[in-house]
Amino acid sequence: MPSHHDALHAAAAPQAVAAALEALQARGERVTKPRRVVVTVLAEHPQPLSADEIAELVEPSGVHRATVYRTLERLVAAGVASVHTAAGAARYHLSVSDAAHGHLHAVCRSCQLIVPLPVDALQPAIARARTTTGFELDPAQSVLSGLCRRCATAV
Amino acid sequence: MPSHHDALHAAAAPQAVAAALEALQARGERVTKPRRVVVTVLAEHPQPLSADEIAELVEPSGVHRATVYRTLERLVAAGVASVHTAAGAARYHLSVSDAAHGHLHAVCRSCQLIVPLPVDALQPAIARARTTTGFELDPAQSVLSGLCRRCATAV
DNA sequence: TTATGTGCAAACTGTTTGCGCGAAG
DNA sequence: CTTCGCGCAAACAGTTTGCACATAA
Repeated sequence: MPSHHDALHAAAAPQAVAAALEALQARGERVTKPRRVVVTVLAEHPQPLSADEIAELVEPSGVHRATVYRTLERLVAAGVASVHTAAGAARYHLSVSDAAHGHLHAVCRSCQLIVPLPVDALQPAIARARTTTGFELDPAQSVLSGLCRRCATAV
Repeated sequence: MPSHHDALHAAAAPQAVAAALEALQARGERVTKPRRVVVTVLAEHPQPLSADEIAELVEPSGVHRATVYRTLERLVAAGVASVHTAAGAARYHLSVSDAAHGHLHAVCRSCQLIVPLPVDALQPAIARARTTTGFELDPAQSVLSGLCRRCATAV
């Protein structure tokens, strides 16, 4: 059941798909049908998806589960996708590092709700980490944790 | 092979152990020998340990693997311990906010190195998240990700 | 043509659970 | 005494891997 919401993302997706595949190619990787399918699914779903959910979404195209895992691994290595490992299965999303739509998420440790945060919220932490330890933080790959508004007040 | 380093932590541990066990008791949980053993191990190792590593460390005391998992689960629920799920197996540590070993960590996405960061580095992000989304970030439960100095410069 | 990716099935790691005994409160 | 936790062994979910075939470059 494709929703109005999905349609919006589907419309914005093509450039993201092309960019991701180009990044792979730039790394010397091949652009195959399964990879196109997986990247397209990611582009159409901005919220983090589990490998299992992706596998189901690409199943009609005959793409195998193991291939989904292998593709996600390459995408993350290429910096094209990010992975969150907060609760249960790992979740993936494209890491369009466009400042405007950059991804920074927080996961509620009580109800697992995923909440998007303003990307620049991490800016001071990034600067601080760089000067004190030389560590280069990447907001798109970081998962903040705590309690969402509902769970925090429900105590 | 107990190192000089370990001895230092072992010396500081007792209060942490007592505090953790009291917190459990306050929650109506029982204080058992296995729980004392697990908490002690955590107190003696400020760096995040995997359930597997803990299981090996408590094995001489005859504490079973499954009990380690169950105990860690309770400790986290009680807010006494924190869990990081960045790479591979989950890693646990007591969430005492001892400023010296500040419990904010970053994981290198390339070499998996775990680097401690100054706890207050996240302060601005915490304030920002609270005002914009009502989310209550917990530094001890958050894992930042990116590239460590070595991997960042090795590109 | 040849290196790389894929489907498949099976292994593997990390974690959870049902059960009957044992111990904490 | 009674409720909760434990050890044990078996199940389970998520992920990885070896192999033979297919396909992008």
